Amino acid sequence: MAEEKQDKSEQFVCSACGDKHPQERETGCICRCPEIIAELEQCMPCEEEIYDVSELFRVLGDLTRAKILFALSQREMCVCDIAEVLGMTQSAISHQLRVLKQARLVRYRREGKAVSYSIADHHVKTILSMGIEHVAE
Amino acid sequence: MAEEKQDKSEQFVCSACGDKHPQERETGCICRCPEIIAELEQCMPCEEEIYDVSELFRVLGDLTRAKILFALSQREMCVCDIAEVLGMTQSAISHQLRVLKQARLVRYRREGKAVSYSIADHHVKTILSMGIEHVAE
DNA sequence: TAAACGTATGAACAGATATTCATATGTAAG
DNA sequence: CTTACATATGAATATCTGTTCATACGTTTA
Repeated sequence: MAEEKQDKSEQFVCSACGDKHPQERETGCICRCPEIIAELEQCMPCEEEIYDVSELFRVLGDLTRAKILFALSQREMCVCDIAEVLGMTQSAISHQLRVLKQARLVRYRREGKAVSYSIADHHVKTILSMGIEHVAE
Repeated sequence: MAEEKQDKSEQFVCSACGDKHPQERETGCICRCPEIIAELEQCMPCEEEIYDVSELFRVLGDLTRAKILFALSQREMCVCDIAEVLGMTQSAISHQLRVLKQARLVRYRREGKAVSYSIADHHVKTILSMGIEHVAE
């Protein structure tokens, strides 16, 4: 009976490769063939790599942090000056600098009582300006 | 008396410009001069522009959406195929595609019952690959 | 027209997160 | 050593956000 079912044209012409495939997809969707699904699954980056990328963008994707990075892309600054430029509290800035530090997007060094922050590397500047460019269209 | 106070070296040598400035900063920090603060405030992008940039990165900064964009950067795909490749439900993918649509990062077109999604423009691919490059180091 | 299928969406819930407040830490000056 | 100042941080809170579930919508086919 299972045989009969299979013989009774439980197949469809794949729109992607032109071949015929049995309807064995879990989702029920038959618009693409299983081979192509498998191929895509194969060429996807590994979980860790793709997580790191989304993590990078997540850190950039906050208004306060974006402002901080813009300011630091102009010049090295201490915490309270960043706070003044952005019109925010020292505590809020400090918390966000911690996030940026952990993501290795900024560097810091002590200068007496103050701590001076700066952009970690030119890569960060490049990604930032890519973002501006895209938004400006 | 206010005059006396000012005369009594209520000034400091600015480490940035070498000039002397009165201690009139609200935060109390005197590590940078007011002129430089003002200059930075001036060269900061307008609120709307910087918001749009952070918004762009915010949308990219989610694991599921990053995966979707990676998949779509390989080929145009329908919703249920994306769901299968990522091993997630159709609903979850559809909700995220809505976010990507609103951010104009993906395009879509009906193909019979199915809806095919694709990357909106090459700019998106570029930003994505910049992210990968940065993470790979 | 009814059934099947692919997709979209509203409500609900759990988990993440940004700011505030209070306070601790580290450094320099008196 | 005490005081002042710049920064860091833990706790609390309000807000945001991603997934699930149920269901509606739109298209095709019988």
